[in-house]
Amino acid sequence: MKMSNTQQRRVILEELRKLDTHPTADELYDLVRQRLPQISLGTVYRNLELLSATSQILKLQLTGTQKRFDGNTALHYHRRCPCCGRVSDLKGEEMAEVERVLNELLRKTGCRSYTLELCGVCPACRKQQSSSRENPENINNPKSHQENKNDGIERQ
Amino acid sequence: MKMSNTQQRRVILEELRKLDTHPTADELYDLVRQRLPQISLGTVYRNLELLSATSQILKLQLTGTQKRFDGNTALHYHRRCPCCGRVSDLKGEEMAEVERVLNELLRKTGCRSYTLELCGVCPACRKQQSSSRENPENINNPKSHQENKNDGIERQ
DNA sequence: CCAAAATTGATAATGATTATTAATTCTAAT
DNA sequence: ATTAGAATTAATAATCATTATCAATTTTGG
Ligand SMILES: [Mn+2]
Ligand SMILES: [Mn+2]
Ligand SMILES: [Zn+2]
Ligand SMILES: [Zn+2]
Repeated sequence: MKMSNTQQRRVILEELRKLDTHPTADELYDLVRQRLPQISLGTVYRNLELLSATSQILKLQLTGTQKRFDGNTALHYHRRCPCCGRVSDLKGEEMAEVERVLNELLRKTGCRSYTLELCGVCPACRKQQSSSRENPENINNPKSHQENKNDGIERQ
Repeated sequence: MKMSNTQQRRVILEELRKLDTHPTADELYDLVRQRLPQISLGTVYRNLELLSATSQILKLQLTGTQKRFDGNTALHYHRRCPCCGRVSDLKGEEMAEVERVLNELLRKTGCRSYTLELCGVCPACRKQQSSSRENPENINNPKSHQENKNDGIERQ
């Protein structure tokens, strides 16, 4: 069961690593197809599974129906934007804050690990929001911003 | 669109409220069928959807493939046990700790809300574990305890 | 009781993911 | 470079959870 180095696997990994958007398997399939037009969706799924099983990528089980994948294997956390639906990485000080606060929580509860998904306006939407003076309570009524990529996710 | 009071809906809600196990739709279906043998799975799904849309129950999107439902609508948090796979509520001091620590996190990150799933040994497994002196690092190798209800969930 | 509205059980359809398989590609050893 | 065996692929079928459809039944408010 030695992992061989196929063109398909290489391209899938390369394309995923170019992104910071946490694509679903079919989103990545569309990108990979631009370089390998005859690749099949099954191959993308199979390789994403293999790559995450060997810790070369992350498989994210965020809320919503589809799995998402991440070429960045460093420990980090994610925020889903209620405006555009995008999943973005927490950066710098925000990251450190999660670490600090959640480690404290693990210690006090005796738990081993956690899965955390924050919900907050992403940097891209923050800009627009401040200029367009929008109703801040349309959290459950997305589809407001231009490049709205929100899928039909219902949050708890 | 007034919600009528059907026997099916009443039984579904009653049975769900008896539990603290966060069943999936089909698990609840099996229970409800003991009282209403001719009910269909579609009816269970339809009512769970309606009941959660009207805030009479909670729909949980925990890791794993299936949705889970909760008759307890009070604000509270969940822990998945790496030994038995069960989802249990955090209680008392643990609850308060999550509140405190995560509110701090929201304030510092400017996020609106969060979805948190802790992973930690549940009270039931804790008892067994202390007596049976088991390898504490079989986190990714469940199927160790007797009443093992672990589904095939892969954690991040 | 009665008409309109809501719901049900049965079943089909959907969407995401996984399994199957014959054909192709990779690999490592000659 | 050749070659046998292992790994992988594209195509496709199958699976699993969930949602949609719809004629028949139940509930509701008058
Ligand atoms: Mn990421
Ligand atoms: Mn609960
Ligand atoms: Zn956004
Ligand atoms: Zn347990």
